[in-house]
Amino acid sequence: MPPTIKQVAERAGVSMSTVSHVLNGTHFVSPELTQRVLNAVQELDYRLNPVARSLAGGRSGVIGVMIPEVAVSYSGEILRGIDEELASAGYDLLLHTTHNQRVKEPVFVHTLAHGLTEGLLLLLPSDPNAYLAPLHKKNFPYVVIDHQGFDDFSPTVVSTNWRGAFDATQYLIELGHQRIGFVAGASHTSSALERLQGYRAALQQAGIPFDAELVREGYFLRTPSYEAALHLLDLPDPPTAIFTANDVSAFGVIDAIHSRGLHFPDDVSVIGFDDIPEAAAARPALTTVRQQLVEMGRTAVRMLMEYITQPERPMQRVTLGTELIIRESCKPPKNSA
Amino acid sequence: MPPTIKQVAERAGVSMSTVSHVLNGTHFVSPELTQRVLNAVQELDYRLNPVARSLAGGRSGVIGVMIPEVAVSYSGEILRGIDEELASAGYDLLLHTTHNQRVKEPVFVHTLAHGLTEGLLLLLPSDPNAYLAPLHKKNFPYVVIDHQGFDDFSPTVVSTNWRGAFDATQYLIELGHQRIGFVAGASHTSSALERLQGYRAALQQAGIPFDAELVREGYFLRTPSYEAALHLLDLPDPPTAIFTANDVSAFGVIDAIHSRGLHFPDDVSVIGFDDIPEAAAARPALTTVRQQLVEMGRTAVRMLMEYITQPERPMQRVTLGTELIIRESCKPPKNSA
DNA sequence: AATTCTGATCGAAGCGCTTCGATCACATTA
DNA sequence: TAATGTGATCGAAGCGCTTCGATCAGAATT
Repeated sequence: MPPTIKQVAERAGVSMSTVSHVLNGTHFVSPELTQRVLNAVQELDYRLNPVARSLAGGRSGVIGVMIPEVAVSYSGEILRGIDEELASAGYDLLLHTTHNQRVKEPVFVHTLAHGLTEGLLLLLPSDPNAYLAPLHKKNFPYVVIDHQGFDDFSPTVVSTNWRGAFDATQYLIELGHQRIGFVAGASHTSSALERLQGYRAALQQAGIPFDAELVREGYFLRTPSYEAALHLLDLPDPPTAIFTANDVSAFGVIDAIHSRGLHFPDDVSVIGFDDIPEAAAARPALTTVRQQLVEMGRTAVRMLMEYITQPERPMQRVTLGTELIIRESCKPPKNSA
Repeated sequence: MPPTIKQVAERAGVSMSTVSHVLNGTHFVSPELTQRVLNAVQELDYRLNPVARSLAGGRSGVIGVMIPEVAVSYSGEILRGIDEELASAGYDLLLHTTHNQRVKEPVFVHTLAHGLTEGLLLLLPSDPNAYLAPLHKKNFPYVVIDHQGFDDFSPTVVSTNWRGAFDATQYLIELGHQRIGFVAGASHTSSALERLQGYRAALQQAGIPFDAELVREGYFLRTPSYEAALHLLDLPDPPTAIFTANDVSAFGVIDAIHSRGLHFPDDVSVIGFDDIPEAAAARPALTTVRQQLVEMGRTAVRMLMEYITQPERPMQRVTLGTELIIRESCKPPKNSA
């Protein structure tokens, strides 16, 4: 069994509380005793037990992360940012995956907030209103990633979804497209809504009337997006370009284009959102709106650290910029060429 | 503050120990008291505090996972399997990423094993000999994923690396290739070694002499593999096909082929290993050896659960089969066509 | 020299739970 | 009826740590 603080105290000839103070810097301890404690720690190869520490009211060094799914690149990239930043802050990562089941969210948040964790990171929560208020009330540190507008007290980090969607749509318009489809994301997320609005705004600015026929929900998922695209492609006056709410959806749309025997990207252009690694790896490579995924994770962690160290710090919201990444999946429409 | 077991006990009119026994099933409690306890739990919305539970010597419901990196698809897929299986077993996941720094491994293992966790999953450890013996000695449950042969007491789950490499190489040979390059993995991993041996075995069986010139280390990474491939391509008698130790390396090789102005896959065939999602998404889609990544994660969790519930269970090693997935990245060599 | 103050160090309580041994009521046996 | 046995329930210790208030020696003050 590993040594305890008691053994360190005995070896150093001091009390447990002195050891604790040395280790935590919670109280001035004379250089001599400090040194004796440090020596004892070294000799015994002692490490603080995070569990006991946490129970006794100290820091546990663990941050809870709730994420809808691990394997999707989108989450994976954000998680990477979280993980890297957490590591450099000396924190561990307790992961909860909801597997996209929103009923699990309140349970997980409760467990995480009343357990080992010092703070919480919530990625793309689907029903935050249901459980965030109590957290906020008791001043428990948390940051929400990629969802906003559901309340006015939760710190968030998001992307310029509206702008990104606007840019993507505008790019398509500049290429000459007039019939532009949109495979939208799950409508309970703010990002899906904002992207839809950005799309509409770009259309409007170009004087292209909005056609509700051209918008179908793809829920950020490949198969539903495939089906949505099939529907769009089968329209009497089908789109010559399709903008999708994320890259995964874009791949579903491309599947649909192929399955209708059309040529991609010559017959139908596709533009995605996110710039997940697969977007660059695909051939033709996917033109898309880059979100700073890794940076979102990093930023969220940094914000969380600030809330942990300064509980009274006022709520803060960060918006990270998006960038249009032009690759090979968009061409001018055929008739205009 | 959330209710404690004491409050539950008071409300139910029983002792704390009775509540504990009801909740853990550690001792028979009369139906009447059981019911009273359950009611109190429900009324107070009580949940056991995992931290206190763990300190007091009970189950914490947390499994530690050490992983070299989160964002790589390979790890991500295995992590997904782990995560899913853990969730269905009611466990949480404490994640430690080494960021490929092997010095962190012993520290993490120590922290994880002496903290909250009931068991450990080690993905692709690079230096397991340095710290696994003590764990084994104290009978702490753990399972190693994708590394074997470093000792004779650690439970492992691995793939048929030799077989997979053999199949891949043989497929290339059947296509008519004679000059087959190999971009190897990091040589401190058993999988890299086994794949190399499978490659050599297939060559030998076909009567093709092994040429050390044709083997370069790519460390499972894209850029080093790119450089390794450049080297191979610049050989006086360059390979017409390249087998890589993993898919990520394959993409590096493809980059190199393009950068030398060659046509892929017509001039040089490429075959990978892993079958990460990007392999199927790429165009031309990557022919590769599929590992049951998700299943590896799941299997490891199941094994771990058995060790946790039955500490005396004998060491077990599981090998999962690989499968050649033929897509579009391999053609017969040009001169033979 | 006696008193007060200061600040480093210590002791002990307590965080929420598990678990061992004690207890106590009841049933069984002689 | 007294003695013994049985088994559900309880009490208390303890897991490893933090932290509050107490202590105690030395410095500063009169």
